[in-house]
Amino acid sequence: MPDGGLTGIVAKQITSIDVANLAGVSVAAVSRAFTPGASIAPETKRRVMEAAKTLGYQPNVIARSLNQRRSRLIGVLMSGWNNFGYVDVLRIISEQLETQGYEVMLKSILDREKIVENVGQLLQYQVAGIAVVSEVLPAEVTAECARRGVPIVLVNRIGRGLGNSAVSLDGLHLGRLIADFLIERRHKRVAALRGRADIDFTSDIVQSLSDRLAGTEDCELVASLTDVLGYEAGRRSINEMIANGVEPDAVFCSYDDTAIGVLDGARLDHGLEVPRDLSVIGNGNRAVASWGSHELTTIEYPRDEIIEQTLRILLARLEDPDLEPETRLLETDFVVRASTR
Amino acid sequence: MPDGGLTGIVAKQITSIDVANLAGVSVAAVSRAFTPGASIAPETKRRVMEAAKTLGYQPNVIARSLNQRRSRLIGVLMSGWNNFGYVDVLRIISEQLETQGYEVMLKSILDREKIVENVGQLLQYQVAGIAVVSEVLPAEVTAECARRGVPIVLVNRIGRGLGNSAVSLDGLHLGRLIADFLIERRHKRVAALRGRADIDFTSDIVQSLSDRLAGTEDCELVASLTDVLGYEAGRRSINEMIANGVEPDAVFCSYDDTAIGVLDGARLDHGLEVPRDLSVIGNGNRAVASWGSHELTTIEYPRDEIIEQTLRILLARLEDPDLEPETRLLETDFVVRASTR
DNA sequence: CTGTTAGCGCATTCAC
DNA sequence: GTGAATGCGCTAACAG
Repeated sequence: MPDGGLTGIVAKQITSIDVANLAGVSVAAVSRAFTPGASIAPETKRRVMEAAKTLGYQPNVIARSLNQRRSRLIGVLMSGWNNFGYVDVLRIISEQLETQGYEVMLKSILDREKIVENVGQLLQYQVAGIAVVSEVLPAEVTAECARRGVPIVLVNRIGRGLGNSAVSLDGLHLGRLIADFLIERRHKRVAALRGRADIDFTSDIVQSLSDRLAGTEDCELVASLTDVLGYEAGRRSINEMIANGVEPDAVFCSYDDTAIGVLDGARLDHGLEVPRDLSVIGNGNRAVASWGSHELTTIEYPRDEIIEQTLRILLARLEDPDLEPETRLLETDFVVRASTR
Repeated sequence: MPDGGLTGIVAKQITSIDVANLAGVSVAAVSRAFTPGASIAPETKRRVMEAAKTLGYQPNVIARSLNQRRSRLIGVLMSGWNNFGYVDVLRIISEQLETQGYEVMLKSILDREKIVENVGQLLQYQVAGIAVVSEVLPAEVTAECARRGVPIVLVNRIGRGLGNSAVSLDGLHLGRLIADFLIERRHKRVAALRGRADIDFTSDIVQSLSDRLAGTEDCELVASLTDVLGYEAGRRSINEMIANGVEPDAVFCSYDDTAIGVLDGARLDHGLEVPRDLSVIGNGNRAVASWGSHELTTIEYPRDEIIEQTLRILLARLEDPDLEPETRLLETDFVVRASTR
């Protein structure tokens, strides 16, 4: 072997000292060359940069973070992986943060019991801030982060009374919108299907939908089911309702996939005609909702606005940790297609 | 204001010195208490942990990384966000790495021109390894990482001759499988639709499919189109083929959504009957493929095996950076449903 | 088993 | 505008 014992010897880390030596300056000069706006002569900077280039030097961000006692890491806690809309939020947030010079440390929320631990690990890495996608944080965690001056923003959840910032949809407003839409089109028997019962947004929808319908003469909420999430669950659910004689003439689903399951269940399993016999409303306006075989009426998810507000709130608190928590509830609207009369 | 000038004062960082003082031990003892397997008396450890708990101490991983000259950060470069299968890969890889004590630094590949820069930023954070989902890296980048002893694994891409490890599907094998499937069912005119032309996996499929069909008497590849990705593109594509008189009796699509677009185009726009007039094959076995209104025959994506091999290759090289790069091509198979005869 | 010491790579004083 | 010195919080090596 030509390279004998050298096999696997990893190149020694190149530090600012190496660059300083080659450029014939001090390490401080190297540091200044890599610090935007630092006080350094153009010629010195040029020589440093040249030396850095020939050596392939990259500043060690870890050392810098330790020294400055702050990092440019943002922790992102992610739930809701089965929702393309939320994954988009993750993607775009990470892309946008990158343009602001931040890096994303991603953590998947496997188990809600472990959130405390998850946040603890993020804090060990001295993250500058935390974004949480579709989950809420225990109050103790929020308090600990506040104590450390690490801002938190919840996305797609509110976390009422927990003391964090949040960006989500206004479920109460949306519930009224759905009620009016159905009443106007002369529906009489409305069913609402959603996933986890503890999600503030969908709870709000069903609550205000229910309230609004209670004020009418002849339109009622005939079913309000939870733990119905996804295509199979939706298809099973409409089958069970029909079998049990519930027979709704309109179904609102908290998720487009569920709604398409209801659509297929009604059509394929019972020969119902949509929307003549049954109107179906989804939520999220995922790509599938627009496909020719579904043509689902659904609720728009204002993704870009959600992201914009999230970043605004987060970045502002990264600048000034003293800002109070802020909750922003966005209004959205229908995308009407062929699944409703 | 009761708290006067103290508003916004952030709690001072709690360090191992604070804990050592409270517990009446040295900082080294604190370090040992938090180092699994370190040589420390149980009683000492107990006192340290107690002090740490009352102070709310968390070790500063940044300082540890600097000291040890290695981090437990893994960079994940992500492309293919529009593919649920690949997003699952991201999710599970991050979850699994976490159980191994690693953290994921996520970077989205916005622009392939910027990959060099992206990897550079990861290296500044002293990542221990890099996983790349559905993209290839320039040879220079691979070389630089090799020089530093930072292992790279490509997922869903091969990157032939670039010197990295990779886990992907065996496209050549799959092309033969598809050819045999179609020949056996007496198809005569096959079309293949895929997205980006430079993806090694789908190129391999079409290549070997084409080769195999060329060896038959009466079955030919009548069209091989690129840049056809997604529902709309698939629907448009089948319309154009029919308008141009190509009239395939079987279409393979590199992506399930594309295939469903073809399905809807054939049925809704041309009144064709599937599979009598046209067989459609997708790829990925996404959830939509199984839905009642589509019933798409497709290629299984062996997600768990992909992830398993990726982690095996990556973790082994994290332990021993001297290991040679390894490429693993997995074989997969059909999920036959109602869209093929 | 434990404490003392040194140093990881950098940014920031402070003199000059 | 520049260099020397200091310390961020921690772990590793050593001596006890």
